[in-house]
Amino acid sequence: MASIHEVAKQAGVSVATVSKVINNYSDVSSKTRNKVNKAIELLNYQPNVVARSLVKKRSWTVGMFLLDFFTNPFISELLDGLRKSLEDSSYDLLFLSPNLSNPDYTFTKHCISRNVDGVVMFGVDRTNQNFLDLLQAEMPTMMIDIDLLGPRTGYVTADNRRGAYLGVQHLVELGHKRIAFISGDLGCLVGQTRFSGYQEGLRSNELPYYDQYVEVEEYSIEGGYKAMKRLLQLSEAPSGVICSSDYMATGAIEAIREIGMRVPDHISVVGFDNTFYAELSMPKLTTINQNITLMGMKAGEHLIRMIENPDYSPPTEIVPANLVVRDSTGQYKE
Amino acid sequence: MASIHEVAKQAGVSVATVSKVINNYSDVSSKTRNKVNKAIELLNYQPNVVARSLVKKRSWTVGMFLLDFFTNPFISELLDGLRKSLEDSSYDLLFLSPNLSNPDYTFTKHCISRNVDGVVMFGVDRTNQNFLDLLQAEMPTMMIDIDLLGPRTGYVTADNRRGAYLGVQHLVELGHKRIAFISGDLGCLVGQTRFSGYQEGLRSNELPYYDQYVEVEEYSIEGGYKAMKRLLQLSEAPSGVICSSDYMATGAIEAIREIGMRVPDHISVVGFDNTFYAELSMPKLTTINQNITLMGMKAGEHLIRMIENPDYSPPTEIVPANLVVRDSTGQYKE
DNA sequence: TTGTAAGCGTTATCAC
DNA sequence: GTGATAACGCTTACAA
Repeated sequence: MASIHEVAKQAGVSVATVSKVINNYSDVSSKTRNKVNKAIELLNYQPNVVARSLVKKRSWTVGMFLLDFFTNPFISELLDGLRKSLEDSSYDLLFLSPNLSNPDYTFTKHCISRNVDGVVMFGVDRTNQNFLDLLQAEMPTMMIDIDLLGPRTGYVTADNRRGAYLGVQHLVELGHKRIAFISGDLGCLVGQTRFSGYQEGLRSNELPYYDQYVEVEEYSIEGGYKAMKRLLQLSEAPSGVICSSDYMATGAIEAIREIGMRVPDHISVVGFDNTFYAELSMPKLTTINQNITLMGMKAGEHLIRMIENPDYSPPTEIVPANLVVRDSTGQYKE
Repeated sequence: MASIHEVAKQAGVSVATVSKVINNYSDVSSKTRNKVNKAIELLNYQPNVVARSLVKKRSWTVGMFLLDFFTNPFISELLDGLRKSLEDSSYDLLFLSPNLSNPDYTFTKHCISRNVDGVVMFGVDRTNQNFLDLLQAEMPTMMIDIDLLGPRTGYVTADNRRGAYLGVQHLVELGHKRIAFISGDLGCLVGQTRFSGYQEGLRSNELPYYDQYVEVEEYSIEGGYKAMKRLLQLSEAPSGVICSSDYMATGAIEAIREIGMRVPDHISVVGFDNTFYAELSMPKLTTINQNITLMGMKAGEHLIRMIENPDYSPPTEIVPANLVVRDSTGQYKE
């Protein structure tokens, strides 16, 4: 590929002038500009981003560490949103492969050596040393669902409190009174806020809170299945249950079916996330929509703002959640 | 972050020597090596990949253009495989954001300006100009499901012929005789080979081929639904149907249910792909396993081989397919 | 075994 | 308006 030197030679000007044309400087005559543009066209020239990065100390690249799988629906939706925002700003997205065999490896070093302009992070707990390093290095970072703030660190999360609240409200309106909650890890932001939303929902409907109606499990089909199994053994089993992910809801439904009951005829199940999978499941899941794609977009937008404007103070964005009613919930029948 | 100069100063040697230590040259005394390593440790130094790229003309980066969504299960599984192979070789994966607003934009230019070492491509048809440019530019490229070969271009695909064949065989063994095929675009490699596998399956079981048992549609739920609708209107509707994706199978099942029939009691449905979704669907799908993750891994492995060894001739890798029997197919009953 | 210096393709400063 | 030239952080002849 032609370099700036060849363009300069072809156009009969200096490299400095070519650079000015490329970067739209005003102090270049339209005559020279034309000559240069013609040469660029002719040589099919494209500036070398690597060389540019070296001098500008910017790479127009956002980094990401994927500690989970692309097949995780939450992640793939998030990425679709993130990608959208990056495309709009012409940033490329770099998936950094962690070199775990090297004991000295750190995320921060990797980011710096790659010269990424910013990072999007999620799926690790907030005490992870890699996060704290990044925060300290003042690398522009947007966290997803991790309430960590720093001079160059912001986060986006969903309105999980309200989401859970809406789930309870929905079940109450359908006549349910024994409403259980299958939670993920209560130590994390997401777990905590959903739990408090659940409690608030009960309270505002003057329903009593029972410890045995709360089960903590992994955010998986298996987790939902195990939790529901336990709930079904209660002397007074719940007639409605809020799960903390769509996968959990699927597991719960499986457990319910296994003992010969039907969803939603005997028990109503509410999912969480509204991943694309909620609509493919049978029955289609009533679920709390987190707007995951929007979360990803917002993360990207804020990150780019932070990168391009050092004065932009790291935001806390809480994306609204709403309830999507489908077929896994129904009227309470005794 | 410290540069190589600061390390050199700290260690009391020249930058050339530091470079030699970093790159494991043998002609450096262990004494100097120690000094340098100590300085590296002390300053928490990490070589700048950007600067290195500039001189080496290599970036340890593989590029990708995503023309579809991360939420597409086929794609996310492919990416999980690709990522695995890149991690093993410490390459990072760059998602290139196509700048469609710029009329001069081309994939090739983007790759070159970013100095990516190679590219993985899929999801576009083989006449796409971007592909041909890349091929001509002799950029190491692995195609997925696109049979395009060049001096630096290879591809990986699944054994779709055998896959479709196995699907027919399975239905025949269950006693089915009226077996339909819901195909994707017959102009593409994948569509063609599956179709020929279907025909071969019929032939080797001495079953007649009927044009009206073949429907062409998009690889979506909607597509499967529409195709199945048409098949159900036939005077002699099929008792078994091979779909060209798991999503199509879901759509077909929906259409079957809609007229009050059940899967697999009345009609057996075979999916294609064996994405993670096949197991979540109800009923769980009998499907042809493409080993998508393996395809992704193989693409990555071959690409890296091509990059690191100019003599490695671009491969054609056909990943074996097999049948996974679950609950959407059953014995034929009149 | 070590160091000097040119060069990778840009941008930016400062003369002209 | 335009052009030399140093600099970005590294690798690599080649000289010492």
